[in-house]
Amino acid sequence: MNQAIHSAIREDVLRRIRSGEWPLGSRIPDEKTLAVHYGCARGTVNRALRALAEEGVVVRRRKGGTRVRTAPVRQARLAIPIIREQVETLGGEYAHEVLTRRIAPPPKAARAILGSPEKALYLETVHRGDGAPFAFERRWINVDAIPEAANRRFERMSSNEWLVKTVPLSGGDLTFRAVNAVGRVAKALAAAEGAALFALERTTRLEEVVITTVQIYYREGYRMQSHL
Amino acid sequence: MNQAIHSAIREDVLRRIRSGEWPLGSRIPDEKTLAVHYGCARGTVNRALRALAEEGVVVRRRKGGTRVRTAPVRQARLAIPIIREQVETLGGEYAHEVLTRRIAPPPKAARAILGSPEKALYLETVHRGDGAPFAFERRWINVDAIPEAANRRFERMSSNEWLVKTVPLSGGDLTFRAVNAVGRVAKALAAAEGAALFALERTTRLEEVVITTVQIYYREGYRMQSHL
DNA sequence: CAGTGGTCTAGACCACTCC
DNA sequence: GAGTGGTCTAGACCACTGT
Repeated sequence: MNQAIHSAIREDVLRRIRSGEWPLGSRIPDEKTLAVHYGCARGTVNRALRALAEEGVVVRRRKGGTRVRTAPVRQARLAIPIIREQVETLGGEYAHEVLTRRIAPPPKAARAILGSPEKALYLETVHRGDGAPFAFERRWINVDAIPEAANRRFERMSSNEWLVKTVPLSGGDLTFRAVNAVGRVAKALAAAEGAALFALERTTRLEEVVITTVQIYYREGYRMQSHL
Repeated sequence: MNQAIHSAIREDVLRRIRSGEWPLGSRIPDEKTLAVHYGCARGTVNRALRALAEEGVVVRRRKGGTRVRTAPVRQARLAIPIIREQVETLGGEYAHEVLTRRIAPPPKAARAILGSPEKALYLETVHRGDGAPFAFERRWINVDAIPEAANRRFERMSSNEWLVKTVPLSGGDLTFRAVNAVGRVAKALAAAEGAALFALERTTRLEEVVITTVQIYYREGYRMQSHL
């Protein structure tokens, strides 16, 4: 059982919505009324309903009251792990190898994303689990924003991991797509030419400044899992 | 500016962490101290720190205090939209077509997921935007759990949308992967044989009962976007 | 204008867990 | 045992916004 009253209220409200007692789009009783009903303080009801609003279940408006969303938002939370942890979670021994590392003028696409620096640090890295390729990444790092990165070789700690520890709590965009394996990517992953690969593109920002942009290609058959 | 004090405190704490004033793994002052520092009630500080804990930025323990996570969780929120809305957001005119609809004994894999019913409703649907294929789905619906589904043809409203409205707020699992287009899937999407397709698998549950399991294959070049 | 949620307070008791 | 967060309360004032 949930000991906390606010948590129990949240679940009771959810139950009523699911049961059809409070249909999609309908207005539910106001906080004061519910507080009397549940025999608690208004603040406790407020906390429960605020949680449901954050989850996208209800919409709250002053004077307008609290309504069940007509199309409740289905949102999934994806944890974006460090690749080393992904490999280790699967029971493999992690290793990574930097295939390419150079400071160079970025190509047009990367240049635009990075904010048009003259030069940036380019890395190609393959991540392995028990020797077998797990993922291949191409990364551009904005050395104007993170000068320290220019002195790192990323041999002991991957750039992936170093950046997470050095530039914590940054925001960014994330894109998933499927691509056919070709050329160096196929080779690095030991994948058949043309195989369907799961790819992730991430651009990381700290206070609006782009730190790094990376494309990660996972081995054939990789699945990214989540729950609703 | 953020008017709310709890929100301002949350941002100030974030700023201190990012600036290095409170390094990863370090302990930050307790609620009472912070309340004095910010000149507010303890409850207000509590709300700010609780929010940061939910976001995965800090870890809180009674007596242990509040610490900055050593490896802050990077989590993305993915909104899982109804396909019709995806198409319409992209500016296309939505249409869908049910290619197959039958009640049949599910194959072994689907059967296990659905909880071993004798029969289930099978649907193959193609979703189009401005006439061009956008996504192709294969779905099994547990008619034991949702008997009403057996009477629906899903011609006006897609099964996708009908289920969202009929069985709101259900939970479930979600898997993303990349697959090569073959056979009927390639044909339905007018994709080249072997093209890399982004695929989504979803199993929906309500109170532990599996309602439906679906595989959705998106057209070539589809990207799923999110942000950190 | 008046109803509703948003926020804050000052205080209280409790549960956990580190020392 | 004692420090810290978790939760709850009763009340207050305010900011929106529907009527």
